[in-house]
Amino acid sequence: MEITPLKNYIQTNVDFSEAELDTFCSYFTQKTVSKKDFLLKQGNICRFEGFVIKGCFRLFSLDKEGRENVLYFAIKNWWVTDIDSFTNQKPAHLSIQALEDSEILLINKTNKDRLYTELPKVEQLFRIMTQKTLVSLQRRLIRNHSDSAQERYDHFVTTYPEINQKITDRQVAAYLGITHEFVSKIRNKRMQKKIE
Amino acid sequence: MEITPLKNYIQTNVDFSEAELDTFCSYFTQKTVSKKDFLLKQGNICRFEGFVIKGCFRLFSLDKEGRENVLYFAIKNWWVTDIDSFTNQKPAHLSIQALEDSEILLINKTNKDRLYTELPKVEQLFRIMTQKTLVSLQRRLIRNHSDSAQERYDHFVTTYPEINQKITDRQVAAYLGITHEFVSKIRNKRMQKKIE
DNA sequence: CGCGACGTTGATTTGCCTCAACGATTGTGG
DNA sequence: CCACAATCGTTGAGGCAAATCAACGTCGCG
Repeated sequence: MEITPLKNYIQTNVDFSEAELDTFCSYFTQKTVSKKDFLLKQGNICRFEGFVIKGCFRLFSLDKEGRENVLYFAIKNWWVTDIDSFTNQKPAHLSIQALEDSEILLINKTNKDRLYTELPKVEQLFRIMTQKTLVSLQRRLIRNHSDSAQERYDHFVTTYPEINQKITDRQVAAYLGITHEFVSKIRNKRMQKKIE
Repeated sequence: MEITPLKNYIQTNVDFSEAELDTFCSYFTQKTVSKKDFLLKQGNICRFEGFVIKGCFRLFSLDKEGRENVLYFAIKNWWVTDIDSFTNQKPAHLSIQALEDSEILLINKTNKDRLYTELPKVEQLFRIMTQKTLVSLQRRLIRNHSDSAQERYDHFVTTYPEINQKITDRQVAAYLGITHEFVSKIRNKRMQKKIE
């Protein structure tokens, strides 16, 4: 099992001993997910929290018009779960799908609860992680209000070049909350500017 | 000092003994804030985390065109801080201003760090709080993509009637990311529908 | 009282969407 | 391995939701 990326990730956030790292990782299992396969479907109960090793996932939800709104993409070193569904074991708002053949480490609810009691520092780890996620989501929300579609697209491709190269323009559009046709028009304007 | 609301709030989230509750609350100080006063200004370092007892606050940031984007409003039982600025003691993206004469309980960084070490359960409390906030922010982001201005306005006034009655339409507009003129037009359409 | 902030309304503009058609690329079953 | 289907990105014409700009009466407050 490929636990090195997970260990490295933890060490960037909190101070764990080698033994603690091992305990932490021992509760995870590795899973291979093929392109287009779903880890979770809207309405089902989310039984896992996942740490991506390889590949790419999208987390999205369907609105009443049947449109797919992407909450975020997850590549290596990102976590995927429907937090609300996972922590309260109730139907998920989100779907999670692989956009490439992927590898992921999973932990289930029982084992995560065990981790919380066995290693109190795990509380701190997830508090810090969640805080960081919250801050970036707050900034994204504000950007959605203050920036144009053009600016939001530019921000995305410069902030997440690695993600951008893995996904289609349609997916970027679903993330930015604009149409894929408009993304195409934005890209053309960008090309022109770069030539000028 | 009015600590009962804070104690009640904590008990809805985690299981604290009476002694733990007292320890927790002992690190807070009460402050009176007059209408229009700022608890924090964008660019300054946020020295506190606050629990609102009475009144109303807005958390907002200025964009490059000088427009005020409201992240959220806080009335009694809500928390206010610029998490990133507070935890990392760096300049704030947000400003926090009282919209009414208000009462608030504050804790500074030193004392919050003490709390984390003295009462390990505090980690859990703030992890859970942050998770809940994150979930609601995720939903709000998705709604901003899938719902019209009309629908977002309706959602706001039905979800937060208590907040709505305390603030002006201009503030609601800044929260929803639309103009105050358009809010006015939306309200008229609503009135017509209710008469029909 | 007078001033500033507020809500309202209308005319006009615009950023982005919708719908439709097209070729290019990718994926797939026979 | 190829034929065909599906999905993709592109482009254009037209439309609409919401923004902009401007003017107005009202209200609370200093």
